[in-house]
Amino acid sequence: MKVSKGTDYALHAMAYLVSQNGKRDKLPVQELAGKLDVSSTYLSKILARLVKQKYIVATSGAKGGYSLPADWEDISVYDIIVAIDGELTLFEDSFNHGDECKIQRLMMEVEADMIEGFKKKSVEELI
Amino acid sequence: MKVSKGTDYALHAMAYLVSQNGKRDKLPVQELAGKLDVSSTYLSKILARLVKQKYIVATSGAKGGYSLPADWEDISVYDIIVAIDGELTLFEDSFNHGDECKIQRLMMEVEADMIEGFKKKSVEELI
DNA sequence: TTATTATAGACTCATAATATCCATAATTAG
DNA sequence: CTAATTATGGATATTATGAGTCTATAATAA
Repeated sequence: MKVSKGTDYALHAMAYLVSQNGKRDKLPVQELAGKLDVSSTYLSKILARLVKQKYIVATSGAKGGYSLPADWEDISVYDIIVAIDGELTLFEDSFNHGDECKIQRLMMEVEADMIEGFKKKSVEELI
Repeated sequence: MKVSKGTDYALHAMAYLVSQNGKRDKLPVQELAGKLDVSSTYLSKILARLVKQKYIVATSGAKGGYSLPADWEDISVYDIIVAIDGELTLFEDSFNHGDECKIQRLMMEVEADMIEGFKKKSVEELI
């Protein structure tokens, strides 16, 4: 029952991008990877998923790197988690007994609260 | 980010035991496994952990089986989850930057809410 | 053109969840 | 006492997934 390490990296990378916003233009993966103490090739892979969802912007070539998009303040922690780990579900009932299952329902309640908790946190608040 | 299938089995087994409480004395694993459509040897293994925590009582021998302990109404969904999956944590920060890490703190908040959600649900409410 | 930077795919490795099988211990019925 | 029934524990197999590496390719600035 854990958020993946990949999401951990992604959140910290986002936090670093946010912290450097306005000061620096683009941050190359090398630098981010150095900060996070992870290989740059692996971090690239993770960040590529954020790029695909437009939560960060990638610029190839010399002096390129990653930067925040215009609407970055709307991005939530939930968005990042889903981009990396996929849709967030606590439970998949092994038994196909319909909606009347109380266990299933309880899990979905707790899950909904958790999702709310992550949605109401903007990445802006991570620094 | 999921509760294990083992916990799913355990919760459903508990729910069935609760539902039969008062009506039937002891339920052999064969019967429970039949209900849950899982092999009885595997379910045994899972239920053994509940026995160890005294969330259910096992009786060997003919006419034996599993039953609820005297204080079964105090058992929460949280108890069952922890008995099977171990202590429930959403996040283990890969980076050892102390308590001041906002990401870590956010995760722990959401985690605490989730734990609360599971703790306040008694197994009695599962049926 | 060359150096720099991101992207994409194939691949490996370790670990954990899921599960089976069998031998053993406990208990009851007859 | 014996036989049948039931749970427990250990060894093992299988599979899925997360974590990470490596390399080739594409894009861009100087």
